[in-house]
This record gives sequence, structure tokens and C-alpha cells, in this order.
Amino acid sequence: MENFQGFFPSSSTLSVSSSSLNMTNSPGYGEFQGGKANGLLGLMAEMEVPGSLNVHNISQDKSFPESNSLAGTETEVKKKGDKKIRKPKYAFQTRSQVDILDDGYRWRKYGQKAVKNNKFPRSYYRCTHKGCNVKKQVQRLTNDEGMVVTTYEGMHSHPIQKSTDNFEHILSQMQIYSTSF
DNA sequence: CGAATTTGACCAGCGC
DNA sequence: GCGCTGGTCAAATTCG
Repeated sequence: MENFQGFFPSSSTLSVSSSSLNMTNSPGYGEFQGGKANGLLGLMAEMEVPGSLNVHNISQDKSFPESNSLAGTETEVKKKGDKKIRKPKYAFQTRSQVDILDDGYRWRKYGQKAVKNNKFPRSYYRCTHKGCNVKKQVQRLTNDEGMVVTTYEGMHSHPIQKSTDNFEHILSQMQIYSTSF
């Protein structure tokens, strides 16, 4: 479970001075981006909602504490007799110009689909590690091409192949990108 | 030469 | 039951 530990180091000061965040309420994502206007927005575990696509108002003005509660939920694989399977996902909103957010893991793109609400296609990635079936998808917002939504699915069961410090460097790059906006 | 990407096809779930 | 949307696979291709 310390996989995400490399994600956000203890002291990662992400103070991006993003001027304003366009509240692009895309029908489908609800009001996900109503949170704090930082380079790295809060993360939310999205569960499947039976019937309506109503999301909980987690994106209030309430700022997310540093210690995000990342619930370790494994992606249950549907066999044949299973009925309802919940596939928890972790959505990360990142203000970046590049879609390839290197988080330290190796990803292999296995698909690309265009969604209806977004002009930009959505990319599907998979961890190339043996036995690691962690999936991730990157989607850009229609209104804000500078906004990238990365959705992680599953947990890594292996250490990061790259150095964590490098990731901080990436974060710095993201800050640069955002500041340069 | 091996690994990663690309792109179209295929399939499953849901709505109408 | 049909059509639509979203998700995955697999073959061909490109890159290192």
C-alpha cells in the first residue's frame, strides 16, 4: 500500500499560482472540478452509481488535506457468476500541457477512444509490469485543453521503477507549465 | 530485434 | 430488440 507513497512525498509543496480555474461543468463528470484551484487538484475515488450519474458534492470549497485517504481497493475481475462489481477509480486533475504524466511507472497504451462530451480522445494505459494489472486513463477537458484528468484504476503491487525524486522533478515541471500559463 | 504505439474491430452494458 | 457509448484486444507499424 505504500505504492502511492511515492506519488506524493511528505513535503511536496505544490504551490502553483493558477490564476483562475474555469469551472467547466462537463455533463458526465459533474462538478468535479469545483475544488481548490491548484496545479494538482484534489483526488476523488469515484464509485459506480447505480442509475443516476449523480456525484456526491465532494468538490465543495472544502480543501483537501494533504493526507488524502486513498482507499486501497482492488479491481475485482469479473469471472462469470459475479453480479455487481465495483471498480473504484482515482481521478486526478492536473493542470499540464502534456498528457503523459510520468508517475514513475511504465505504461503501455492499449487503446484510445473519443468520448462524446469531449473533443479530445481518451487514452487508455496499462502497467507493463508482470502481474500488475493497474490501468490508467488520460482525458483532456474540452474547454480547458490545459487540464488533464488522469484516472487510475487498481493498485500497484511493485515498487516504482524510477526514482521518486524524479517524480518531484516532474511535479516541478508541471508547476513550471502552469506558471508559464 | 524487441518493445511500445497506433488504429480499427469487436464486445458488453445501458437506454430507449 | 436495436442502437449508442465506452472499454479492450489484436495485428500492423514504428521507434530505440
